[in-house]
Amino acid sequence: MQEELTVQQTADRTGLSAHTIRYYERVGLIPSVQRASNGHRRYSEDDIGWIEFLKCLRSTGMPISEMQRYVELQQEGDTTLGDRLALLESHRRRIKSKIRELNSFLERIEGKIGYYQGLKDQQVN
Amino acid sequence: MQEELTVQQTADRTGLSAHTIRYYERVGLIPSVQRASNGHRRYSEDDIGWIEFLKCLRSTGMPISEMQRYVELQQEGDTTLGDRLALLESHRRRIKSKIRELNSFLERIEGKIGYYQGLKDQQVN
DNA sequence: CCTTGACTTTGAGTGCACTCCAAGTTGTAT
DNA sequence: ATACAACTTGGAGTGCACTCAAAGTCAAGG
Repeated sequence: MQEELTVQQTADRTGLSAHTIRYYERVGLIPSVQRASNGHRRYSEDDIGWIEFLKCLRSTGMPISEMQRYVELQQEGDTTLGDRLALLESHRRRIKSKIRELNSFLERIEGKIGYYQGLKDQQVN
Repeated sequence: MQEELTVQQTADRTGLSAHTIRYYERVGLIPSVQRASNGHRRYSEDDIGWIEFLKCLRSTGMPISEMQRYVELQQEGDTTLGDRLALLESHRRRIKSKIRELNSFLERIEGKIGYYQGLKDQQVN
């Protein structure tokens, strides 16, 4: 049983590219990655979980700068719990509002689709 | 009653910036904008509707290049109806899949929020 | 008459988030 | 032994979608 993954294996697991994972580490989003004796990165299951969480924040539109802020807070310890909570809650609001926007725009696009289908049916008949 | 709007009024109405509206025109997304005698752009209600549709496509993640393709098809006339329909339907699938992704990531973030709230309550008591 | 402000153009600049490059090292396979 | 693949680094390059700058035109108001 293999305990730790290389950067490429981690990329395959998380769906991020190895480039992106290294980039995230460089900008401080993935602190304390272990190294093998040859200097290669080794990712634990905890790291994978964290990277998946990063992916989740990023895919929901959080800018890198805010993710960096989150990590900073995390490193400052338990006193920043409230701040982190606030940050996540504000992000949650953004996501919900984006979902509402998507749904409403989706409706409009479906309206257009319906309109086009009507035209196409006329054309055929 | 004013029939036609300036670029700035159009910006205010649509929520895009005047810069962006001119940019969209430059790259071919808004063909045939009328001009006043002094050369200034004048937008009709139809234009506004079209710009709002562009905004809707863009806000739902369609790349500019694909919007350009859509406009090209539109200008080729009724024979491209099927192509336009296909394009919109494929975009609809993307939106739906994005909404699903957002919802699932939202759940994960809400899980984290709940976890943090638990920790915070412990801290207080 | 002259200033002000909104408009015009082309081309350049910006910010973000990657993404790639070059040069070097290491471990495994033939 | 030697080739190969996967890794390392810092810095440079890319693509996208704006966003702004500079220089000019024009109409209205004081």
